[in-house]
Amino acid sequence: MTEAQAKPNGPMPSAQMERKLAKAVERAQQAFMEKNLRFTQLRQDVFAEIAATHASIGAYDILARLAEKGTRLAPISVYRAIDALLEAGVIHRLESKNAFFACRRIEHRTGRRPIFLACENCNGVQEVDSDGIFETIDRLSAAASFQPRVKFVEVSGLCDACRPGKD
Amino acid sequence: MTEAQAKPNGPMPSAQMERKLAKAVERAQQAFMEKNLRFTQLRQDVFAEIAATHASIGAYDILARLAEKGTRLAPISVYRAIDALLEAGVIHRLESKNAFFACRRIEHRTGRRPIFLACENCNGVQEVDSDGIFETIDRLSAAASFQPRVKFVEVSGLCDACRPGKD
DNA sequence: GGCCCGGTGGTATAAAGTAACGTTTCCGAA
DNA sequence: TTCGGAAACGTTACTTTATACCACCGGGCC
Ligand SMILES: [Zn+2]
Ligand SMILES: [Zn+2]
Ligand SMILES: [Zn+2]
Ligand SMILES: [Zn+2]
Repeated sequence: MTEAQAKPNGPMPSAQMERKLAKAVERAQQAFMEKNLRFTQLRQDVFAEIAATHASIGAYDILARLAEKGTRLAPISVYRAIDALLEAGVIHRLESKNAFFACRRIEHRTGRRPIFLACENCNGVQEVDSDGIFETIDRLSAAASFQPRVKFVEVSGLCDACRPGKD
Repeated sequence: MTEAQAKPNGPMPSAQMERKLAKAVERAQQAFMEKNLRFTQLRQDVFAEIAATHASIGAYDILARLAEKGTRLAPISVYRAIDALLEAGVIHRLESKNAFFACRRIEHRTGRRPIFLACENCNGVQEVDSDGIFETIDRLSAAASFQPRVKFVEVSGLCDACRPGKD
């Protein structure tokens, strides 16, 4: 997962990106406040790094990028920050890739669960409404006398921009 | 994942277990033949170890168990065998636990995809029919202009035998 | 024979994640 | 305002999971 992203998510002026990032950080701060969790400097730095990619990113990539900017950390520090961000609901974990990405749907913080569409080429992730999938899972679990705790639905493939036949 | 399994999947006479295992190995061999793949000794050994657990098991656990029996291998050898077994469709990979288990539904080898219910206590895995979930995923993907390639639906929780309130 | 190719062995290393333990920082109660 | 406990953080070392690289072997084929 060391390879660079294939596409930097289209052309976007740096200034605009900075503003978007700042907004995302602000929303994250809001989420932490609402849950009575502390949005410390470390957590903010880690979140900003994740949000800045607009894609999924591994813990050690975060580590490397922060190191480039002068913040040298131990892996465990990044993982602790990630745990807090997950708890606050401002990032999600992509199980099939051992990577993380910033949540862009505020309703996910209040229990609503999406499914993830992860592009194998650009690492971008779309979160789409599950349209009853999780209810079906609950029903199937009950039929199997299984008590579900954590559910995940992830799809790996190609996003619209990365499809062959579009250059 | 070093801890022993909580329950050895109920009482079953050793002789009967051996017979079941032999049958499973035979079915695996059949699957390899049908796909024109070689069911080598190493692959057979690795498969037998996975099938013998009746649960999910990590690559390094397989390694350790084979070592106990005198077959000392490098990790890469086990992973190569696992790759072949996955390709033949006789085992599945549990993404959320980085573990593998033997498939017990022959129809999974012909494209039909199940969902996995993985017990957090005994590591047992049930494969249940997806009841339209994958079709829903296809529909949602299409709506998002996403081209799906691999889909993961996994549930982590407690199986019937491991539920609290049943001793 | 010489060649290719899939499978294997061996060594080394990458990538992902955690344990243990002590110190600092924060925040609320006295 | 000071104190005490909990949460956050730093440091070190370690475990677990997975792959790169290269050599070799053995069977089919020319
Ligand atoms: Zn989200
Ligand atoms: Zn893409
Ligand atoms: Zn199966
Ligand atoms: Zn169980």
